[in-house]
Amino acid sequence: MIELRHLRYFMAVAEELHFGRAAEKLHMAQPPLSQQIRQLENELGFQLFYRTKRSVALTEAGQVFLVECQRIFRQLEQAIQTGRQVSRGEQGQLVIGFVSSAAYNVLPEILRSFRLAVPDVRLELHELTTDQQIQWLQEGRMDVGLVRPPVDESKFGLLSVIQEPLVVALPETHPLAGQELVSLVSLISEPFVLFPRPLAPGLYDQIISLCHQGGFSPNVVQEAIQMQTIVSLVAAEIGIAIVPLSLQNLQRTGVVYKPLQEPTPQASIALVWRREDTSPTVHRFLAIVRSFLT
Amino acid sequence: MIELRHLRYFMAVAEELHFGRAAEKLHMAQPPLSQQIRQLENELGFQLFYRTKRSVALTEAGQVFLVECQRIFRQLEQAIQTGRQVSRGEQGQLVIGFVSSAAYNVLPEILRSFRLAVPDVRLELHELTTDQQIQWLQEGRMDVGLVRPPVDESKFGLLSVIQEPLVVALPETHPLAGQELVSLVSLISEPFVLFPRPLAPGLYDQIISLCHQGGFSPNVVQEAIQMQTIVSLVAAEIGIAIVPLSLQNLQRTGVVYKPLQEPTPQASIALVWRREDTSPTVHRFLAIVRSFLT
DNA sequence: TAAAAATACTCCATAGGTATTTTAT
DNA sequence: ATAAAATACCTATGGAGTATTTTTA
Repeated sequence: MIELRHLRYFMAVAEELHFGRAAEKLHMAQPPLSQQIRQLENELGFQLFYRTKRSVALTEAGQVFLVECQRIFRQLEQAIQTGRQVSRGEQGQLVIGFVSSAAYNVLPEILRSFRLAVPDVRLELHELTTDQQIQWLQEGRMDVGLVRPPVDESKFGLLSVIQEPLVVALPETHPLAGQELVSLVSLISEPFVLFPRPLAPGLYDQIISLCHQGGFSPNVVQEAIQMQTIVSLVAAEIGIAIVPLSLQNLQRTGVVYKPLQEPTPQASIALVWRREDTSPTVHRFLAIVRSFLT
Repeated sequence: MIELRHLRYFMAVAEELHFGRAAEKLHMAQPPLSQQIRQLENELGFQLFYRTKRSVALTEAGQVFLVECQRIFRQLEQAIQTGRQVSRGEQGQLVIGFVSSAAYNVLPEILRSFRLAVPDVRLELHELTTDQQIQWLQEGRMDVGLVRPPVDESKFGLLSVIQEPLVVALPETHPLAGQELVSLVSLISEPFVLFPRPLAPGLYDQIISLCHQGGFSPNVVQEAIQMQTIVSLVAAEIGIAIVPLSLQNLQRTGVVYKPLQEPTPQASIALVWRREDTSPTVHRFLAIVRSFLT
């Protein structure tokens, strides 16, 4: 059976063209080296060297075999190298999901520092709602996601990456747009733009309960799925909206954001992943996110 | 030190995902297999398997390493295969020289049967004079040649591949062109076209001595190096020529070939090669030529 | 005759076997 | 309770060493 040992010995002899010196270089005696080469030749079924007792030369077959051996060793070296990289989560690919609002705060920073630390991991990004992300995670179509909690923490790991107050988005022509702060009660009879509850039940319920705290149920005149759309609808004076603070980063002409006078619940975005996920890439990703949360 | 054994074992376990079955397939017991895999992991510096005592799964790194291992084994297999081919002279390249007249008889047949037997040898053909070929052989620029003997048989192997009588090439308007046979004496006062002696001293001397046998020295009015040119000069009625029989295969309008009445020396073409040449390709070539000479 | 590869043998390192334990299902 | 991997220990194959012979430049 051919072993790498045989190939190593062959390469040494091919390089030195001298069994004695090759043996020395291999830190072994000359006779076993001769034996191993002979054994290799038997296994291969062809001569590697033209040997007279006085001189050694590669056969034509030996020449081509030498080149192949060198390629094989380079390849093995490469395989070990990439194996190590993969084991450290420094190579591979990572499928990331995110809710639309995450694109305006945490996501860019996370991506930047991850790319910096681990440039050989290919990233695949998908803008998805929280429940879609949970679905994809379960199906294994996705590795990590940025969602609006809550999620089932028995199945999924959860790491809160941002908590922010809610603010009111108003058309700039709106009477309240001149004020520094907006009180909840002043919103009682306003038309609301909101997303359908299944998209982000947690955030939805926070907004609704905030309104109840002001003594009313919001009059939802229009629903929209993406945050950009909601803001556009506000600009179009369809209604007002209560949105997470970081939506301010979506500067749209015709829209102003005003803090609420009353203390608001914190809308949060969290990182989720499969609890049992063993992928070093995922762990690397989590480690990097954790490191810059501190 | 990593050996192919380790990789073989790893591939077996990766395939079965079960140490017991893998060991069985490898015709060995399970404990040493576990040991060897562990040893491999130590050498590599990363885990190949996620093992619980009850189940085995490849790590990500293991997955990529598996693919690399398979490539390495395919490549080794390939290396052995081509090595064998080369050793049998079934792969490589062969530089062949030939005198111009050889192109009209033996060369095509030789090439055809060689290509048929050994399609993976690339052929490089050079039309050269006998002495050029000897030069090229000595310099190692050429492997085998078809020459006009004699050559130094101490240095070069020689195998006569064709022997043919000499014939007279006449312009078809020539008074002798109507005869069935031409006698030597009728050529006494004819103008001759001939090649310079150094090109093929053997053949040259045969032609000259043939003329002497007819009682004259040829009146050489024009020299030419290539056989095609000589025949063209005959067609142009510059003179007549004595040429090997196989030149008949060079049918040129305006030229007729006539046998001589007297018995002629045999002009021969021989295969030459370096006596010490060890190349299996050359030996293969010689074997094939020999085989169809019988 | 001197340098280098091949032979003949000896030895021991380690691959592989056997028996057993551990552990997860 | 059971199946499967790990651990402990033992065995023996064959890789490597030493001494010597053979060969040819």
